[in-house]
Amino acid sequence: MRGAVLLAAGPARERLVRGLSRHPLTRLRRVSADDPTPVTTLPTAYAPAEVEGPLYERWVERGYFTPSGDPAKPPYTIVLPPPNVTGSLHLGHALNHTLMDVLTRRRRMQGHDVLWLPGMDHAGIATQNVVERELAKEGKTRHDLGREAFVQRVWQWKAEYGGKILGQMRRLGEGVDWTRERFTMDERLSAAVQTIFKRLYDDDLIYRAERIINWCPRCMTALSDIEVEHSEDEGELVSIRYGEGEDSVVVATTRVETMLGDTAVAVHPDDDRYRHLLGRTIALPLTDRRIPVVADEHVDPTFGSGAVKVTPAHDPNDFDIGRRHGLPMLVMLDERGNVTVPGPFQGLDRFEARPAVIAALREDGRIVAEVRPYVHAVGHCQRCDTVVEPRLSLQWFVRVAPLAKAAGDAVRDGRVAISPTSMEPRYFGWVDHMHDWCISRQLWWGHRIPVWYGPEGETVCLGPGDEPPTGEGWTQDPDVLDTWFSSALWPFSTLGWPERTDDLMRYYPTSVLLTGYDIIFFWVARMMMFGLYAMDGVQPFDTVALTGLIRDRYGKKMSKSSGNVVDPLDWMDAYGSDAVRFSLCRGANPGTDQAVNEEWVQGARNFCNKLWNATRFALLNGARLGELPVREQLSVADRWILSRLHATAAEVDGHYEGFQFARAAEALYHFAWDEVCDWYVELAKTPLARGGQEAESTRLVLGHVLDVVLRLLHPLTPFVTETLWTALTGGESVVVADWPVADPSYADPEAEAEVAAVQRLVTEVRRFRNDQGLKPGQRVPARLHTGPDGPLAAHEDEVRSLLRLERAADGFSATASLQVGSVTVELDLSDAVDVAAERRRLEKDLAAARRELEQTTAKLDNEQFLAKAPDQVVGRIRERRATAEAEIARLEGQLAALPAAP
RNA sequence: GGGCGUAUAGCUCAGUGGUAGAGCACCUGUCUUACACACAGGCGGUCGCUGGUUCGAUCCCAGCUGCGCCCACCA
Repeated sequence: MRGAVLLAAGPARERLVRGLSRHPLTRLRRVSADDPTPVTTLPTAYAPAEVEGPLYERWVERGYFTPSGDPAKPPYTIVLPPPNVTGSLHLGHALNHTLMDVLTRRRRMQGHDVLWLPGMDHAGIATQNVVERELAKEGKTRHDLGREAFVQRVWQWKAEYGGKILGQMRRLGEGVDWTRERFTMDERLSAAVQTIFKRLYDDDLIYRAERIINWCPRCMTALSDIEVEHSEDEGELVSIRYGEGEDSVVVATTRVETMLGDTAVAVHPDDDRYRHLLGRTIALPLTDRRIPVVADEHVDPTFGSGAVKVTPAHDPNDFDIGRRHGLPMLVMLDERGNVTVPGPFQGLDRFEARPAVIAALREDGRIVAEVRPYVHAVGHCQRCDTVVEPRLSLQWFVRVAPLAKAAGDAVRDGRVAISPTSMEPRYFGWVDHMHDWCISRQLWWGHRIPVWYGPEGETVCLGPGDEPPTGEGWTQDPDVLDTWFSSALWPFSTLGWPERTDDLMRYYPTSVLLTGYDIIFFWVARMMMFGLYAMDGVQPFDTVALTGLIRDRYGKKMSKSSGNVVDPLDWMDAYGSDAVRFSLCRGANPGTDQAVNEEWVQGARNFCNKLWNATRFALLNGARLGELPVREQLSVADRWILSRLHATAAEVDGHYEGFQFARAAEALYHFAWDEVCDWYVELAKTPLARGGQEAESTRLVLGHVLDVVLRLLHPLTPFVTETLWTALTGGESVVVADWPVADPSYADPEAEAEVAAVQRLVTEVRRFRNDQGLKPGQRVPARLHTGPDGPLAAHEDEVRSLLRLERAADGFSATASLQVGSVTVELDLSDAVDVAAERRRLEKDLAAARRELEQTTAKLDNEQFLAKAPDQVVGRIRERRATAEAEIARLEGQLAALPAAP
C-alpha cells in the first residue's frame, strides 16, 4: 500500500489509517505538485470506542494521575465529592466530574503537583434501604439477621455491587489518583469521625436531647431538616370545637388525629375573645381529658379563630409552647406512625386514624365546625418519599451556632471564594439561619455513636482506641451518625487527619471544591464548619466552584419519577466519552442550569471528528514540529493563524482560570473549526502543492497550530487529543505535555486585516457563484485585478483555489464582473449570466447599504450625540457611513452596468 | 410567607450602554485536493410588557406579567 510510505510507523498513526471509509468515493489525495494522484483509501471517521479504553488504562499504569509529591511543584488538590456507593453515574456526575478533570488536567500540564482524590460515601439510609429491599425479596427483615449480621451483609453487598460508578468514572476518563481511593467507612476515616465527635462532645458542641425531629415512619429513623423535602399537597383543614357552649373554642388542623395528643389550647394573651378561658380547662373531644387554655405570644390572633390546639410532642411550635407552659408531652404515634393512645384508634396508622377521628367527631354534630380542602406544604422523606412525621424523640444534635458563624466569616472575609458570587446569598442564607443539626439516625449502617451509657445513668464518650467501659449494665448508643457527618470531614479525613500525615500537610487546604449548587447546604456548609473547627481555622478549600444542574431538553429537572433520566453511558457508547464531555463543558456556564440533549453530543462528536480529519490532513502532508521560520519567511496566512492561535490561547486560558468552561470550549470550537479548518487548512493547500520552502514553512506552522490546539483542548477531550497529539508529535503523552503559554509577540494585526480582506473577497465571490447557480466544483475562467497593496497581492493562487477560478486563457471574454473592495473579478461564464438573479442580489445589498447610510447619517446629524458620545464611537459611525457611501456608489455602478434582461 | 434567579432566532443558550450572536433545526446547491460526523450559500429576532435615566437602552433603574429554583414550625 503506497499510503504507508507517507506515514511514519507507530500505533497511533496506524489507528489513523485503519477503518473503513463510509463513502466509496472518498479518496485521500496527497496535495503535492510532485505526486497529485490518489494514494490510498483511509479511514475518514474517528472511532472513539477503539481508543478510549486502552488509553485510560495506559495513563493509570504510567502513574500520570498519582501526584509526585515533588516539593518543587506547587500542590493542587481537589477531593472528589464522594458519590454514593449505591449510585451510578448520572449526567450531573458526568458534568461535575468532567469539570474537575478539566481543572486537574490543566494544572498537571502547567506543572502542578496534582492530587485529585476519589472515593465513595457509605450513604447510610440509601444503602441500608437497598440491602433491606434485597432481604425483603428473601422474606426477611434486618431484624431477622440481627445488627451484626446485617452490617456484614451490607459490606458483602458493597463488595459485590457497590461502586459501579467507579468503573463509569474510568470510562469518562477521569484522572483521579486510584492509589488514594477512600470510603467514608474506611477504618481511618471512621477514626476521624470518632475523633471529631469526641472533640465536639468535649467542647459541648454536641448534645443529646428530646426534641421534635423529622421522623420517617418507613425508614424508622430521624432525619435532619434538609433531608426533608416539602411539596404542596392537598389536604383538609378541619375546624373542631373544643369545650362546650360559652366555654368552647374552635381550633383548626390538617392533622386531625394529633388531637389525641393535645395537651392545651393556646390563644394570644391580648385576645379578648378568649380572656375568660385563660387558666381554665376545657374538655378534649373523644377523650376523657380536660386541657388548659394558655396564653402565648406565638399565637397570631388574626389567623383563623385565633386559637391553636397544642400538641407538644408532634409539632415544633407546640413543643415550644409546651415547654414555656410546662405542658405534658404526649407522644401519640409510635415509630411506625401508629396511634398509641389507648382507645378505639389504638394501632391505627396515622392515615387511617385521620378519617376515623373525623368520623368519630362527627357523631356529635356540634364538634366539627368545618372541613375544607386545603393545600399546604407537607414534608416527605428525601429517600423514600414517605410523609415525615414531626415527633418528639431523644436524639443527638450538633450545636451549630458557633460553627456556622465561623463558616460564614470565612467567606465574608475572603478566605474562601464562592464562584460565581451570585451564589453567595444562598450560602449565607443557610449558615446564618441554621438550626441545630440532628445527627443521630436509627439505622444500623453507618458510624455508630461512640457513647456508652452506664447502669447508674453515666454517659461516656469514647475517642478512637479508647476501651469501652466494662462491667454490668453498660451499653453503647444504638444509633449511627448522619451520613453527612462523615462527608463533612472528607477534605481532611481522606488525607489522614487526625494524624499529621505528609498528605495532610501538603494537600490541605484543597484548592477547589466543585459541586452543584443544590448541595451547598448538605455538604459545602458542613465541610466548612467541620474543616475550620478540626483544622484550627484553616478552611477546607480556597474556592468553591458551583455548577448548575442538568435538565432535560425541555428544561425540566431530571428525576426517576419523571422518567426523563438520561444515562450518560448510552451517549458515551454512541458518540464517545469526549463527545459527552465536550458537550457538557460547552453548556457549563457557572452556576447556571443546563438543558442537554443528544444533538449537542452529536455536535461534539462531529467536532472530534473534525479534529481527527484536520490532523489526518496535516500528517498526510508532512506537518511536523520544529522551530518556526522567522516572521519574514512566513506567509501572511501563516502569520495570521499564528496571531489568532496565540490570541485564542490567551483567551481560553483565562476562561479556564475563571471556571468559564463553556467559553473555553466555545472559543476552541470556533477557532479550530472556523479558522483552522475552514480557512487555514484551505489556504495551506496552495503552498503545500507548490512544494519547496513555502511548503516546508507551512508544514511547520500547521504542526505548531495543531499541537497547541490539541494541548488546549486536552482537558476537555482527553482521548481524541491524546491519539492525535501523539501521532502528530511523537511525544509520550499529552497528559504530561506542557500547557501552552500564549506568546503575544505573534500578534499580527496587519496579517489579520489582510486575511480578513481575502475572506471577504472569497465570500462575496462564492455568493455570486451561488446566485449564478454554479456548481461548487465547476471551474470558471476569471481575471483578477487589484492594486499593489490589495488582498490579492500575495494570495491570488490561494483565492483562485478557494473559488475554483482558472486563469484566463486565450479567447477569454468576461460575461460578468464584480467588485469587492479594491479587487475586480471578471468571469467568463459559459452559460448565460443570470442577470435577474444578479440584479436581485445587488438590489438587496443596495437597500441594506442605504439603510445603513440613513441610520449613520441620522446619528451624525444629532448634535447631542456628537457632543456627548466618546470619540471612538463617533469615529466608528463615521467609518460606517463612509463605507456605506462607497458601497452604494459601487453597487449602483454595477447595477447600471448590468445588461438588460434578455 | 421569605429569598434568589430568569425572560434574546423554531429549540437550547451566549452576549454587549453605541450595526443583535452560536450550536442545532430549516431552505438551496454539492462527493470540490482531510472530513457528508462534511463543504458552500441562505432564511429567520420590536432582545417578555409598561414606564424612567441617557444624545442613545436588549443591556442600568422601577413596576407588572410569565416561568423556575431554594428556604419556611402559621394552626
